Amino acid sequence: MTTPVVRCRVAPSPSGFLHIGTAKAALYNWLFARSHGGTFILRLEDTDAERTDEQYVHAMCEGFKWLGIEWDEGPEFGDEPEKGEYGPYRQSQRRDLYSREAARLVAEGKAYRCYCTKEELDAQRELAAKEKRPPRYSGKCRNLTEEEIAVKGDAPFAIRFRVPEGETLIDDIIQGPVRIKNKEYDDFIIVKSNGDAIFHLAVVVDDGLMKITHVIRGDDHLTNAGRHVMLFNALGYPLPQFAHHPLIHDEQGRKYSKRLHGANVLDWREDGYLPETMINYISLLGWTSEEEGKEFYTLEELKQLFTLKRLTKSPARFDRKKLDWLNGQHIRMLTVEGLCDRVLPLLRNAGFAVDEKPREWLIEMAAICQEKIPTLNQIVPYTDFFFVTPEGYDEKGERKFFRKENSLKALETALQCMNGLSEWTVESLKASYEQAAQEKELKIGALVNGTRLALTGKTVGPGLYELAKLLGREESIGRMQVAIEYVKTSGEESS
RNA sequence: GGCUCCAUGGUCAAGCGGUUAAGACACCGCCCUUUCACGGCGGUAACCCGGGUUCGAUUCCCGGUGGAGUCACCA
Repeated sequence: MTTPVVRCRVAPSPSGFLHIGTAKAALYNWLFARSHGGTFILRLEDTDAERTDEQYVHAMCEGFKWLGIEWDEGPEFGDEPEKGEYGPYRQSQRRDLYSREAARLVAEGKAYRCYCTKEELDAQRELAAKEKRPPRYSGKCRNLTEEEIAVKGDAPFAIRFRVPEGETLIDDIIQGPVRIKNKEYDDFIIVKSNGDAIFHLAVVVDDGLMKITHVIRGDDHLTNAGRHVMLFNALGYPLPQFAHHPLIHDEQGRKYSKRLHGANVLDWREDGYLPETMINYISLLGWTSEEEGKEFYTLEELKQLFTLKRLTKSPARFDRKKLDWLNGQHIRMLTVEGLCDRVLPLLRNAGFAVDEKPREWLIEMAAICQEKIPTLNQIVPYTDFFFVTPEGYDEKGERKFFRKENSLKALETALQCMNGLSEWTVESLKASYEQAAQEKELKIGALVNGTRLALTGKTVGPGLYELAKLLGREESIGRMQVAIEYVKTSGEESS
């Protein structure tokens, strides 16, 4: 007895971008392959030429690349050549295979030519809808004789699969056995009149020929699976194992619409989330490990632990709050250098002159924000004051720290502290502030928060001593003086 | 509408005939603290309904309800 090698695949149609749901399917396949020493294949389902575009192909692969999902076999992408022995990996390049297999089915009487026109069919469907009957193919061309076909001459025809009598069993790893009466299926078209294969034929031929052992995909394909099972049997291919996982729902509980922000996985990159967060979070949307209570997973852990047995049957809503939390966890796992590298482009983008700062300084800056920010993008409001002199002060902060009885005293005390320092360090600042607070009978908070407002214009941010240290002595003192002047003058006006 | 799938707190979820029904996020307190955040401690909050089966059902079966998916010469 030999254990068959695991071969699984993700087969997106490149019609836009990498959808979060496609990413989930890809991730599960990939993790499954990795945890079983199997092969993960990327196949592009671009049979419908009208709906594909090279830009879309690129955008989609970009999504995979960002997530770090790498395929063992797949089409050419960017500077990567096509990989694998079972190519080509684009359906548009496999037309001959489909025609050949379709012809075989026709020859064996398992499929037949249908001369009905699209218009005819549409009319029938409309009529059915009007009469509230389920829309079904009439079966008009099912039993055409040789003579009748001969009469048609070279009229265009589609090819329909002759659905057998009975019932089809989909023995699904996740859903369990699912039985569907064959009556529910029309004699569906497998080749269009223009000669192109329809999705159902293409997937089955590809899965068969590529020796796919496990078909893991969203359960929006569950009913399609019945058609596929029939096709596998008709073509004489061994049946793969099916695993239909639930879809990702939006926060309202619906299938995550393409139009929603976040449907594109790259939206999350845009919003400051780490790819490792997305991998972790998406994996959790329908899977749990044996180890109870653990939610934080690295990719390596997932590759080890992932099993189809632990997949959930019910759909999961996408929860932004939890994603934020998880992203914070992953940000904290980064090395400070790593965080710095990831954050630099964002700051540059915001127009800050980061390249004028020494690397060590930038790393320190990243370090004092690491525990604060839930998303990478938050680095901007947390550090903007380093690069831009604050214009004005937070309104609430002003009332709390500039307009109280002791405010001016606190600011002046803080300035004295700064002036009195022989060295400009976190420790010296801290010591000096603490001592002054005691001597002047000021709350340390008043001292610190007033200073924060003066230096940053805000009430929230990194630790004050750390931030002041990085801002530098001269700049800090300058900003204190400006603030003191501001409090004095505007205070006079208002009273 | 037909068919199919699903159903434990607001959300994600353990559970697999007998449990005080885990845990995480969110929320609310408290602690820590220079703010925010992190961290720590504690709290509110759930088995959709009705029938069976059983000594006993969140758990098994049936029905209902609710939600979702799918019904193309799209994939």
